Amino acid sequence: MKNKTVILVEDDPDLQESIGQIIRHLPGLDLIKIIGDGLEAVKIIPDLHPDLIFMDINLPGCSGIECCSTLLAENPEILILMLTSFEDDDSVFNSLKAGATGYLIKKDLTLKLQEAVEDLLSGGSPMSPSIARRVVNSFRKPEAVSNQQLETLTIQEEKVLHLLSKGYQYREIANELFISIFTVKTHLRNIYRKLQVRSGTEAILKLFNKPS
Amino acid sequence: MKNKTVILVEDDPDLQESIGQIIRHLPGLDLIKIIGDGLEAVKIIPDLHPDLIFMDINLPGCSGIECCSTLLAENPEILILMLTSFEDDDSVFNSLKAGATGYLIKKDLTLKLQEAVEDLLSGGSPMSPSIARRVVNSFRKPEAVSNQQLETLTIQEEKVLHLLSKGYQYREIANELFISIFTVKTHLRNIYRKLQVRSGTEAILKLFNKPS
DNA sequence: AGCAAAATACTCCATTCGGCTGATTTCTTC
DNA sequence: GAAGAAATCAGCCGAATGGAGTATTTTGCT
Repeated sequence: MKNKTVILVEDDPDLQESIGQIIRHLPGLDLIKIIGDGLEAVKIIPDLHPDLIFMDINLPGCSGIECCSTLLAENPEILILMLTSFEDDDSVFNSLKAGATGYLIKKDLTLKLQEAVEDLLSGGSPMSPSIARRVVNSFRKPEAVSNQQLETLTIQEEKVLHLLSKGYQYREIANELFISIFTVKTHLRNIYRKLQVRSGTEAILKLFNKPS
Repeated sequence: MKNKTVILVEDDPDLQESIGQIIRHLPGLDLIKIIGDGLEAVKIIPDLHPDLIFMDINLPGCSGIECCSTLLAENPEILILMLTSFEDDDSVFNSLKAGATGYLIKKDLTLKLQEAVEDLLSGGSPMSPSIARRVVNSFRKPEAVSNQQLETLTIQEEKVLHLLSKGYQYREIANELFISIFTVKTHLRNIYRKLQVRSGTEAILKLFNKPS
């Protein structure tokens, strides 16, 4: 099988060297370019059509996260593995939103890089354990909302709220559930009281749990 | 170090046997109970205070996902690893929302279970590669919305939409931005046109990127 | 069987929302 | 400096929304 082409985007010369060496020693990979600047990366990478990019976050010119967005907008098939020492929520989730397929923190890089690459190429999303835990926990519904409040909603109330959260209007909810629009209103009144909100928009916020 | 106690929740007798055997052969684990029914699981597990639960989804009595919710509501520190053959989005994401810490599909169970357990216990979230990819991709913002549409919003339009997404009413947005309510309406009108939606609720859905 | 909760339905009323049309004033940008 | 985009403000209208009150039927559970 043909080797996969790899580009490393990293500005620290020491890390360029050390990570570059690691990559060069991995079987099946061709490190075709090392780039130290974000703007340069978005400029020249599209012409190099690599299979993989190993991307740092803290880059001069333009952050690695913005690079992801830009590069993937044109070449959605590129697999980007974030390789960084940041593990704050913003870095992690903005990277994933930008389209990164994996996220390794540098400290466990040496050991894991080979299997991360295999994982990437075989359809997975390699993440450092602590990152995976964060990502998974981000789905978890916090106590406060789901247990104290949402759970007091009755079956029908939940259905109504769910449809509302999909953008349905009262009339459409009524048709969907085979009840009258008045009943929908009654349910919503009770929902708003239970959730202590005053509009559908606020109720949806509680449902989606976006405290912001 | 003290062994970790494990409960297996699985209704298929064959799998009870085979998975049970695998667990018993893993070092550092004590398989203290095998349960074949969802309702029984939520009833007796709290008294057994296990460290880990390996949970099937398709159970009689009550689904493994509901079991997660219920059990974690009382004992949030339990680590639950979903062990199932389902890999549809609903199963995966509802499990994570319910609080599962890992998700393995049964076919690559034998090979991965040991390292999955180590991963779990050391703060990670083991997932089958295809599951991790799904989870990661769920963060990705679809082309259509973020690139073509959201980016065409002007500064002020984004501010208005942002406040709207926090549950503000027109009047409140106007006060917040020191503009008149008519201006807010104008911005909203342009936003709705650009996003091709017909209501604030739908606009928020696009913003939060919650398809369906 | 009987009670409590849930689900259903309706009316009245005030507010809000969204569509439509228009306008003036910056601010960029070429 | 002219063209165009962005931001501002305004009024009208009909539909949708939300609050309060009330009442009947159905369900769930003991």
